[in-house]
Amino acid sequence: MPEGAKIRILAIVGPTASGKSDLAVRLAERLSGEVISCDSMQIYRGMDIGTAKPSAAEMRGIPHHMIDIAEPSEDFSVADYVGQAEKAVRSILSRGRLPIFCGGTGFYLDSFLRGGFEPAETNPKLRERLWNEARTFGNEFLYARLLAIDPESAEAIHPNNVRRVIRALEIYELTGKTKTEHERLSREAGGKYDPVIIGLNFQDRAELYRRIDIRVDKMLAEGLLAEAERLLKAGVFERSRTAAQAIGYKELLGYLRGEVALDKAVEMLKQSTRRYAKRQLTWFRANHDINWIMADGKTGEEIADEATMIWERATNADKT
RNA sequence: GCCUCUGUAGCUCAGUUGGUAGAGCAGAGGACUGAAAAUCCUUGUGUCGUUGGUUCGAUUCCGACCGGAGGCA
Repeated sequence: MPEGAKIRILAIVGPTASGKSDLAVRLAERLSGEVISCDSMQIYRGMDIGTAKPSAAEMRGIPHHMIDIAEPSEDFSVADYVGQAEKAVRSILSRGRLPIFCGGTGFYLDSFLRGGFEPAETNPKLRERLWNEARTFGNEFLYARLLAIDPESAEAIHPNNVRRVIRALEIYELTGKTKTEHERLSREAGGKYDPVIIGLNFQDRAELYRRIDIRVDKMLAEGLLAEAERLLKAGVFERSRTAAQAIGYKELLGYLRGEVALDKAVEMLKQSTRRYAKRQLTWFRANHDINWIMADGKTGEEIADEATMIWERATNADKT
């Protein structure tokens, strides 16, 4: 029974501000689980308000993993995430509890579930060099090179998406394998988990956007500006490639430097968040294994009931 | 009260020497295998303020009216 050998886990996904964290804690209480954050920014220490990390009160005693595991000054990547999440899952299982992934970084979750990360490190110097080539000779120049060595992956990447083109070239230079070959090996390795994925969303997009506005205002009231200023002074935005991308800080930088009015900066921040939510939805909608719950007008308790039913239906189907 | 300017896509505006229109932004959709809260792609029909008139035909010309801005009293 090769299918039965896979390990059943639970995952909660959805756009930002859809209520994932609350649902995760409720389900952890009901199903005897522990939460594994699946968020590319909650990773970093000191970035608390802007990344909407659940507070101790909100965690209600449920252990949360993959939060505060890196300094904002260090770079962190999917590979780091997958490796460490693997350890977290093993320790949760060893305690006889259920791992519950919760977060909006679909790329991290999918990478974890896919498993089989073939070795192919990154090389900042190489990336820098390729960037310079793109800048001086144009995007098409780099793209032409990829087209020559790996036409299959080139076809799937737009020439203007220089970041992707560079990564594909980087894989080739570092491993001697094309990106296409590299991904084929990764796919063959296969994943060892059998997830039940629950997606949280709203029938009415405007409702999600209203929640985002409210949440941003709340972050500001809780001291987001001071947090951003602290990170700015600590030099995070110069030293890190990844943490500096977080929404909520970079939009306020203009204000902190006295370049734009506060209300303008806040408007930008809300807009960035809406666009982010939209991209998250695009990612998750492509995954047809997600069991969607439409949260419009429902209480946390009602949503948890619905989620519990989805979980039970899936696990009962297992036994027959 | 009079004079001038102005009213075109959610917003800011362009344009049509009369044959029912187009940019930027916003919005929407999509892609995504080691930077992913990032990166990239696609996508613009709207009573051209209302109403009469001239005309084969008006958003475009003329009149009136209704908004808005400014000036003179």
